[in-house]
Amino acid sequence: MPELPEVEVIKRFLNKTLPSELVLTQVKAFRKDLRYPIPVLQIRRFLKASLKEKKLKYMSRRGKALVFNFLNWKLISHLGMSGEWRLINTSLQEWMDQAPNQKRKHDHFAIEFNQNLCLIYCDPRRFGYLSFIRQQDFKDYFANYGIEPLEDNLILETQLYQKIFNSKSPIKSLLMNQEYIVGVGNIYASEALFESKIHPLRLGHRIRVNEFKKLLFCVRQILNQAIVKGGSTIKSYRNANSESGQFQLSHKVYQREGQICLICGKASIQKISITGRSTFFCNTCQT
DNA sequence: CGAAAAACCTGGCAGC
DNA sequence: TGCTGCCAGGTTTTTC
Repeated sequence: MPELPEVEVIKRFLNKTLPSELVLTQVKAFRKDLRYPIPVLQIRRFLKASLKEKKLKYMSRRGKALVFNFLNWKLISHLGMSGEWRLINTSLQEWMDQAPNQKRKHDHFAIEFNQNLCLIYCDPRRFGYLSFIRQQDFKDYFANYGIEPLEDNLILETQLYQKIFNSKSPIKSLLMNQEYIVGVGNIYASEALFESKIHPLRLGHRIRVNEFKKLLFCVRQILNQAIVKGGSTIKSYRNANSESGQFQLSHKVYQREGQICLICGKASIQKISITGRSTFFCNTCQT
């Protein structure tokens, strides 16, 4: 489900909605693992720390991962395919006692802050995961992550082009490889390649430097447009306020198989599989 | 070694 | 109304 724009929307929503003096007060896990074990014991140990330590400073994002930043610790949440956080205005105990119960079938984890605020993590497919790490381990934790598309770094961009130019994989696969560039998933890879008029099967070493620059420009443009529209909701994505995104209405190729191309008007959008993922493109516009 | 395929899960939908 | 097979926004592990 959530690619960079969806996670960014959740992050921004929480940063503007949550009060500034919020302190972690309790956590509850309704199962012991998601993709990996839920670090409940670690967090429980952290609950014994001082109020200053437990104050939530701000939310951030690294690639598709959402980060809760405390003074010396970070709670990292990857939403996998179907993860959702929803903010509720009650204490944890109150929420669990409510009848009819507000708890949903796939609510697996909850964190409680003071001021009667809870965040509930729901994830039917359980491809998401949670990690709790020390501030000083943050860099190592994300050591394999590629460049952040919404940040400028000419040196890293040059290195990225070199990697792509040395690869014989289709550009679509490279664009989705989080060790190259983070945050781009299956929807936005198709959309960005369409926008930059590059065929998704074109091999990395056939990408010229100007095309790479255009592709990076289009990736940024698409991601920013999607953020403005609140992300894409295909089936299940909701922000932490349980609202859908609207960018799916602006998709030009994704899930538009057989429909007429909005640019050339001559050909219809095709669907193929690249490394097992559905890929949409216009065979006339993209070369 | 790199690249493709399978695996991890649940739910929804088309087709019989 | 079932039942079956396939598909889904991600990532890691296994296989070729």
